[in-house]
Amino acid sequence: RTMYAFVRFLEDNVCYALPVSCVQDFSPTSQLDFDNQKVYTVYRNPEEAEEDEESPGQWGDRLLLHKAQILALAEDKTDLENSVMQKKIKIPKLSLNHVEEAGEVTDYGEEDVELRHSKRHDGRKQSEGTHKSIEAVVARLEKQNGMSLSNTSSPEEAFMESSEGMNNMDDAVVPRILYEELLRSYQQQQEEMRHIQQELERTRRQLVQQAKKLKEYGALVSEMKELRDLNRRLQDVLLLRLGSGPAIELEKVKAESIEPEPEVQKTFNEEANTSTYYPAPVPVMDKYILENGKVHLGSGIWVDEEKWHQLQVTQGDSKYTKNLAVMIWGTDVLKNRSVTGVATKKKKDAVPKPPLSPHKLSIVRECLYDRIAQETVDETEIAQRLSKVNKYICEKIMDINKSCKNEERRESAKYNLQ
DNA sequence: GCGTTTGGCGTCATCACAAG
DNA sequence: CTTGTGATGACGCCAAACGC
Repeated sequence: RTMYAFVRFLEDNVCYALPVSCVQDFSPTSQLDFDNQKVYTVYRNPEEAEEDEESPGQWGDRLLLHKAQILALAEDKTDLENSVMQKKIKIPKLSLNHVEEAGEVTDYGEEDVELRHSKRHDGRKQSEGTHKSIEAVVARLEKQNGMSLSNTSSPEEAFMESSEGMNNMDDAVVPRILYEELLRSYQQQQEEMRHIQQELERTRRQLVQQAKKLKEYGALVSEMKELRDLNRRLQDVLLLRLGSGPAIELEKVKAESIEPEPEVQKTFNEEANTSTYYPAPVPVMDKYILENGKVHLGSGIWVDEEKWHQLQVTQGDSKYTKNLAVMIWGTDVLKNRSVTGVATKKKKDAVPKPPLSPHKLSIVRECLYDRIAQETVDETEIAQRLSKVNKYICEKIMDINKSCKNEERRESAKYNLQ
């Protein structure tokens, strides 16, 4: 079997595979049996070697012999070329002695040398220093790509043109396979980039969604806090009204109060069932703070003390609620509001009137609760009477509007008379 | 069932006015 | 001038209708 050697001719840097028989004084026993730092004497064409063998007299003809370096050995020529194409083989530094012997003046030294390849013999740069070379190639490719784009021709065409020209050394050293491989990876990376951008867009949208949810959550939290606060105050009122056992009891209930709603229920029942006496109801005034002739109803709502006292003696839930509403909001505000802000569907041009503050409404409810609770302990009755608060206020608003309309009517009638 | 609106009725306060 | 009476308006309350 013939073995093949991948050789590099020193004179022109051209590389290709040749039968080992072309190498003078060389009969390797294995694929590793060669000195990659040695300069061999090689026939450039196999035919030359054959011819030489046939006519030994011509042996030593310097014209046919060339100095070359052996880079690899293999049993099959195709294998050898393929493996050289796929792998990257370092061009070993030639030993100084051999070079001197060969009389070859060279400056290869430490540097990796880019091989020049014939079209027939594509090769690869050696593995060491590949990065640097690849970078250079990529830079050139990009340059070519840019050129080709501007010329509205494909990169491949640009490559062909420049490689056919062959005048430019730089162009000549870009192997087509390498170019295509790089092009492929470039396209692949572009694809990946698109994927990443899509992913980014998706993530961005998700982020926006999350932000919205967070906002809603924040609103819910604040509403919950408000409800909790109201509940707490309700608890306080209940405890005061039910007449508080020891203060410790009250504190304990407060401390345990995580879910205020059931807590109230529990406290109420406990007190109602276990108390052997019903303490005198705490006067309403004890709860409401007096200051500068004003009464604090809670949450920063103050009403005139005199009016408050008058309110306390009014008869009936309806009047009480309506008067209190007027004290808190005033008729001017009330006439332009609705209780909940829901527009009527009776009219076509239903313009929803702004709602009354739920907070103030709850204050009204609380005041009425205090009042009712002095009359009865029946929970269902209290609940029933309290449920009418909105209705009363709505009525009040309507009554105010009625009187306003009447006034206008009278005014217009007066003008008509005049 | 609830909120809103319309409309009606009753009550109360106020006013005008006649009668004493 | 005082008093009784009717008219009037403001207000409170209620019912019904409507849409959700």
